[in-house]
Amino acid sequence: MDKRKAILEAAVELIGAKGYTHTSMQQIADSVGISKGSLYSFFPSKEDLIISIYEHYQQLVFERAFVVGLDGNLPPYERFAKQFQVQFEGILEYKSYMKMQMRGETAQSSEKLESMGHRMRGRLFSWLERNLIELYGEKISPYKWDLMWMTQSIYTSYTGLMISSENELDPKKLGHHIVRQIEILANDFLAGKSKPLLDDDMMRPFSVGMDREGAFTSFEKREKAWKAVYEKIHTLDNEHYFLEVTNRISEESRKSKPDELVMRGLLHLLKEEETLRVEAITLEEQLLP
Amino acid sequence: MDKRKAILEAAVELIGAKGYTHTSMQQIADSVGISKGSLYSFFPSKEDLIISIYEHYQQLVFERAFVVGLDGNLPPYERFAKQFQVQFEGILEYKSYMKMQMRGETAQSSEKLESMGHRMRGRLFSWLERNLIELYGEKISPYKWDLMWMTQSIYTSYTGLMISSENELDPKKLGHHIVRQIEILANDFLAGKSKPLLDDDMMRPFSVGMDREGAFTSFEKREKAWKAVYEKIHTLDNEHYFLEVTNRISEESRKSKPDELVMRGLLHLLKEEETLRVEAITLEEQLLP
DNA sequence: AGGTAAAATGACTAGTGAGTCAAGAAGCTC
DNA sequence: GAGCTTCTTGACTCACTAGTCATTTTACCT
Repeated sequence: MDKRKAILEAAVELIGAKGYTHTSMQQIADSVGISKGSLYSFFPSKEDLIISIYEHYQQLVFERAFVVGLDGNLPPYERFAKQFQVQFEGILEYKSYMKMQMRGETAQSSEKLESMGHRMRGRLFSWLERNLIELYGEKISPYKWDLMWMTQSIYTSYTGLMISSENELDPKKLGHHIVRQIEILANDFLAGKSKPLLDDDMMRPFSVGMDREGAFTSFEKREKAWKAVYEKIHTLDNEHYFLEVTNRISEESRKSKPDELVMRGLLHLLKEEETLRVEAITLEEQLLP
Repeated sequence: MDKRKAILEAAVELIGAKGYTHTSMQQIADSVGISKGSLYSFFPSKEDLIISIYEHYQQLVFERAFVVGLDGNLPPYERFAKQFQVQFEGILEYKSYMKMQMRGETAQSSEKLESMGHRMRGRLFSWLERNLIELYGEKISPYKWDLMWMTQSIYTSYTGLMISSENELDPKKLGHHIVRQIEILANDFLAGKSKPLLDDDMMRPFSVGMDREGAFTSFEKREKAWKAVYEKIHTLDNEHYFLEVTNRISEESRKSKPDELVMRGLLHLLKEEETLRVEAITLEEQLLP
């Protein structure tokens, strides 16, 4: 399980630097210090490897922002900015993954990867939508696509700047900056000075994605369940062991088709601990409906 | 010369759809209806082909916007919007080229292509800079990088939307939309309500590009010379012939190392026509310093 | 029609890289 | 340490493609 991670990291590094097509499985194997055959015992194909990379890193970068969104203590504006900040911090942490992501070049139109990108975009948009509505209420709806589109483009381009420039941008400042720009643009729309260009019809490819990922209230509940488990674990004696188990559950759950039996087994390990039982059951309900 | 163009178009189509690495020279040849050997008599290598594609299309899409910038009749705000509009029109016209461009995946770090992209980015930024200063004067300087960066990202992302969505966005509306958004953001900076994040130091990679492409006044002069020639040609009887000659000059001049003798010869053909002589000489001064 | 120059062809070479698998190494059990 | 299983290896196959070049086809001229 450790070597698997080492492979993912080496692959991200190489692919981020040279691109998918110009990185051979041999080079990845060499970089980890194992043989090609061994590599293929972890990942049945190059495509599977890249899919696993996305599965592994996507959440790592983005999910933390969603969790911050649930903190509830901060006022909406601050929370929105904090979420961007956390996301940018994640981006700095996983620079080479982001580099790889931004190259965008992958295997020849993999069904799986496409739907993953789709899901991811949908998630980003539904997150933005929620924040916009929290900030401005339903009256922002007619302008939401334009705002979301511009926000997404500004966000993405600053991400690009961040990972290419050695000169590090401060995530906190950047978070506030972006939210400030959104506010200006939103106010202009609300004042009726700009007309929206985009509508539901035109943005259907993106809203489909938003439905597909599941109503995002359910996503929110899942996040809460995760959070509850992690927080309770921190209060326990053998924190390390339970963290390991929970991380393993998390990993399994992120797979495109998680093994239900493995999940049940792992969750059982959590439920064994009396103090964790309630949280574990809640999590189980979210993960195995 | 016609077949060369056919190859470029077929290649753009295929590469735009499937990517550079997943498009073989054989497929391009088949698509044009010629043999691979023939293909290689036009382009000595795959890399040369892709470079030629960029050389062929880049100006086609962007230079028209620069020319509009010289029209002088429109007030700054309108002109800026019109320039975006013209650019978006170009993008619609050369959709598959833009698709190819946006994929960004090319031969393994070609020296030539990289410097071309660099030049292109620099040109975009210097164009934006000029327009911002025309609109707001020198007082916009401290905020120019943030504005340019956000503008560029919004512009690029709408471009992406345009080429992927069948549902066509109206270039005119889009042009006005973008300029309006720039205005809002600029006014917020000027009112001192937002602080800039980016500075010359951080953006050096981009400003270097701006210097390299040549002081942009000289670029402007060249554009003017072109325009004068084209306009005079429209008043002539055998318009068609002179257009062909001028287009050939334009083509040659866009090559990375234009053949000076060919240029002189072609320009001579223009100078033969008494009414065109002045314009042709001005153009020659710009093209062959 | 015959002859020559130019253009087009596609079989061929050489290199690369994904994926396989028989053989060997390492670990484990009694 | 013998006998077993599991992991690891790297040489090998197979498919693909950039680029070449001897041969054929076409075009043009007399």
